[in-house]
Order: sequence, then structure tokens, then C-alpha cells
Amino acid sequence: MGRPRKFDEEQVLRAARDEFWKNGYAATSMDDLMKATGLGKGSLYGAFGDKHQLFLKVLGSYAHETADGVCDAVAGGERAIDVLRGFFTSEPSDDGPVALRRGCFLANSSTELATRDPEVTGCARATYQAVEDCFTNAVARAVAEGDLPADTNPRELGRLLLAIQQGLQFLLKTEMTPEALREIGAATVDRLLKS
Amino acid sequence: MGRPRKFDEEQVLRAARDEFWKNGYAATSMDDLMKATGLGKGSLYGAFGDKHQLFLKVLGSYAHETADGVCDAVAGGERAIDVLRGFFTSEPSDDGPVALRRGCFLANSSTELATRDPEVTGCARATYQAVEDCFTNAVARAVAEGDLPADTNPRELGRLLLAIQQGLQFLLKTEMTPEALREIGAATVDRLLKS
DNA sequence: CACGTTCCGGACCGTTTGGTCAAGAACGCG
DNA sequence: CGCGTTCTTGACCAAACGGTCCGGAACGTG
Repeated sequence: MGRPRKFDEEQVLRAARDEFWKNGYAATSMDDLMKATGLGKGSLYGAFGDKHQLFLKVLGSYAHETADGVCDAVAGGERAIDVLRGFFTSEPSDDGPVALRRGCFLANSSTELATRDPEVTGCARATYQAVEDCFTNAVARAVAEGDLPADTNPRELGRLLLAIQQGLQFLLKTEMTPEALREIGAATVDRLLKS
Repeated sequence: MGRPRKFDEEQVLRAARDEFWKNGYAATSMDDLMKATGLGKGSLYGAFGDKHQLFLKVLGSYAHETADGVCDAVAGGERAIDVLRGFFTSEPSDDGPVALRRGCFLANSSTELATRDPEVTGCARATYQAVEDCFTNAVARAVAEGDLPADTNPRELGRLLLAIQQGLQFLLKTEMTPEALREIGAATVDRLLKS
């Protein structure tokens, strides 16, 4: 009973995510969020509490999507080695130069808040642990499928790949040329993902 | 002539740097900066213009110090390979866990502002280009010294090392365990810095 | 159709923000 | 010592901030 909500919670979270993603947590005002979501102040506070809680909700959903995405990518695919190589071969200009240079929303948020906000740190830690596990599993599978040397330590290589991927994401934001980025990806494939 | 300044500009820039470093650009108020530097509002504005200009000055000095530091480290040392290995072997808890988890000030600033502030982007690009060049030179020297395979592409490996180093810096902030971080460094040495 | 309940819009609040300004203090110079 | 110049201090400002609250609108239910 009572008056039903006029908005779709998922859509609102999407809009808020875009806004936080664009400018970061501190530089995003409630006014920005109201304009982006189309909601009034009362609705926003009534539905999500306050700015910080809304942010955590947005960040959590993003983190889950990301982890699930990586997990699915790794689970699918005929050969694990192809999936792994794909992570470092994909064209760095898929989404256009602007959108891409925003980087990973979770990485941005961690950089801005991890030292002060334990909940953000926890979210980041859990998510990157999950991604690390995915990479590790994929490496192990690639070894089992004969596409990587039998003496490969899956955890070690998985972690190294995670570091490279994060490094790539970061360098993207520094306007490193696509050629240079591609070269790093290619070098990763050549040097670490060969049998 | 005129009244002489009561403060040392370098010390003020240091204090301001610490403050920006701790909380980022947007979350640092002029009030914080006044308390940290001990200067009154008028002095700060009189000497540096406004918040943004002060920040750029602070960031520029940090970037130069960083680039010079890497450059010097690479220039010195008997064998280039030892310098390179040193970058990935050094104990990740040198400065204590808190200070370290702040990460690189330039990287943090790029993440927060690079999409919106061309001057920050430019500073980041120039600095990381310089670091990349340092790595590349070190790799070339290591090849010449017979510590890396003769067919090594110095630019390619230099860039890859840069990506790994940035990835490590980032993962540090996500509270990845020191063991895991050390393992990544060790893996880098084992897999990429062996003859 | 009346009622209870929930939600919406936006006026409103105290605080904090980045930035200005004027009055006076501290020098170097003549 | 008096003058011009520069620096310091802190009061002050308009705007923006996050957050609260209330009158009315929009339902489900009886």
C-alpha cells in the first residue's frame, strides 16, 4: 500500500554511477545527482539514506558486475589461453577515447577513498581478490589444456597478470598512445602467455 | 624592499603536498591547507594565486622529484639489471603501512583529475614518459651488459615494466597482502629480467 | 469514496566552501 | 627617522554544500 515509486531503482543507480564515475566522490554534489537521476532530494534521501550510502550502493553494484563479468569471460571460451590473451589484445579504443579514459570506476574510487574509507577498501579488496582468483583459475586451466608450461605457478602468474591489467588501465588515463598500450598488451601475450 | 616573507616556500609546498596527498584535491579545503602550512589566507593567495594553481605547483615539484629520482637510480649502479630488479624486489613495507598505502601522489592526482584537467594530464604524461624512457634506457644497458637476451626490444620491455610497477602501486592501495605483492615483484624478476 | 500510507517536490537550514579585502605590521632605502 | 613597498592577519562575502522537513500528490485497501 501507499504511493508507489515513480522511478526504477536500477536506472537511478546507473545514472548516479555515471555521475560519480565522471567526477569522483568528493566532486559530485547531491545537486549533480538530482539532475542526473531526475529525482528530488526527498526521494533520493528517502530511498538511499545519504550521499555516502548511495555511493556505496553504486560502488557495490559496479563491483559485482565487474567481478561477474570477468568470471563469466573466464568460465566461457573453448580454451582458457584465448580468454587470457583476449584481456591483453582487445582494442583499447573500443568505447571511444573519452569514455575509456575514465578508467575503472572501482579503481578510481579506491584511489580516491581507500585510505580513509574502510568500506571502500573492503569492496576493492574483495573484488580484486575475485578477479585474481579468476585469472588464477584460467591460468590453471590453460596449463591443464597444454597451452602454458606445465611448471607454471597459476597463482603467481594470475597475480602478475592482474597487476599488468591494472597498470594498463591506469596508463590509459595518462593519455599514453594506443600504440604503446597495444605494445604492452602484446608484450604480455608474447612473454607470459606462450607455451 | 618591502616586508620580507616569514615562510619558506619549499616548506609550505611540502606541507601542502602532504595535505593534498592525504585526501586528494577536492577533499582538501583551503582551511586544511592553512592549518597544515601555518599560513594565513592572504599569504597563501598572495603567494600562489588560488587553490588550483597551488595544487599544480605542488604536483609539478613532486613530478620532477619523482622523475629525477628514477632517472638517478637508473643512471647509477654498476649493472643496469640490478637497478631494474631492485624496483621489483624492494620491501613493500619500507615506509610503514599507512604512508605507503597513499600510493604515488601523481598517480592519485591523475586518477582524480586527469579526465577534467588538461594540465594534470600533461604533467602525468610527461612524467610517465620520462620514467618509461628511464626504464627503456636501463633495459638497453642491461642488454648491452649481457644481462638480458640480445634480441630484447628495450622499449617494449620498458613499457611493460612501467605497467607492472603502476599496477603494483595500485594494488598496494587495495590492501593486497605484502606476500602477494612480493610475489608479483619476484615473478617480474623471474620471468622478465632473466638472461 | 474515504482513509492510511508512502512518495514526491522543493523550500529551508546551518555549515563550509573558495576567494576578497582592508587595516596594520615589518622591513629596505634614502 | 620617514617613506614606499610588501607581507600578514583575520573579518567578511556570496555561493554551494549535505541534509531536513513539510504540504500535498498518488496510490492500495476497505
